[in-house]
Amino acid sequence: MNISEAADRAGLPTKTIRYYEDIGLVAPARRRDNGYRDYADRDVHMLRFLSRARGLGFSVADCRALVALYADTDRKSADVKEIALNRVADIDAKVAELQAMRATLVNLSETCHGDDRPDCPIIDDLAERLAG
Amino acid sequence: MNISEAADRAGLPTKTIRYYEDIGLVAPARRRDNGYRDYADRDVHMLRFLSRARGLGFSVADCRALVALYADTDRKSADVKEIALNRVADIDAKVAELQAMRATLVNLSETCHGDDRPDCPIIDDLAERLAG
DNA sequence: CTTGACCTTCTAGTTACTGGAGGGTCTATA
DNA sequence: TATAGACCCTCCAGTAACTAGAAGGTCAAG
Repeated sequence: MNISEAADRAGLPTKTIRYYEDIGLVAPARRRDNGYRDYADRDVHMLRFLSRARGLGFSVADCRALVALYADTDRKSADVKEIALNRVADIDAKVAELQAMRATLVNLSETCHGDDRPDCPIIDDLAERLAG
Repeated sequence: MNISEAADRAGLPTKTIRYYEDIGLVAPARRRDNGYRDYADRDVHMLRFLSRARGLGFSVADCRALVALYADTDRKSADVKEIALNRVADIDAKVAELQAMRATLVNLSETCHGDDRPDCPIIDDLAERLAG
């Protein structure tokens, strides 16, 4: 099948598929006589694997490792689990950071009347004029 | 003062300060005869403003708007509040996305024994072998 | 007069794509 | 057979917000 059908089935843009090939995340596709890439079901399967892994927020580097583990029938499930748990830790750190930002923003927004007047505790806080 | 002292006081790397000047987020610094940038307290104040805004996750585009509002003594506090509340909405969307990923990952990780054996529900899920 | 810590500009790399230019190929229809 | 439109190809550039590093000028201390 052509790249656009593979893209539809995998849930990835064609550009992304070519990009994954460029960076060696997937093996180069087989080519037809006219130079068009030709995909088989197993290729689409691999692309879906990547689409899902990226959808879970795994980096391309993680995806490389996951692809290698997927291909390795002698893998240790502990190695896969470690990657997943590292990702969970990353998420937790990111969420904590975002929640802290959110709390500050909400706090400031609540004290800002939000009307036509220029007084604004948000601006004041950014400018450190509150404590000064 | 030299850029490194301004950087220390503002809590930004010198590279970032030059970058902000490059992209016009701050006005070009005054120069001394030797070509060195020369910062006054009010410049550091502006840089701290930006450092805090970026620290709250505002984009550089947001920062431009905030700087303009900061400079505008006729601003409407509603305009500032809107930017802040948009940022809160962005954060909420991002957190929700991350939490969904986290739930999936934790779910999969919990059913993965994580030992020397190759069976791994995480890999299986990515490969869609569960339903297949 | 040299050492080391500053400073300058410029280019290129980072992440993971995305858009577009310029051009070849295929298929259906007039 | 001609041609229109939908494919496909490669390559280059741009995105966000820096960051690293190279090559070189400046300054203060010993």
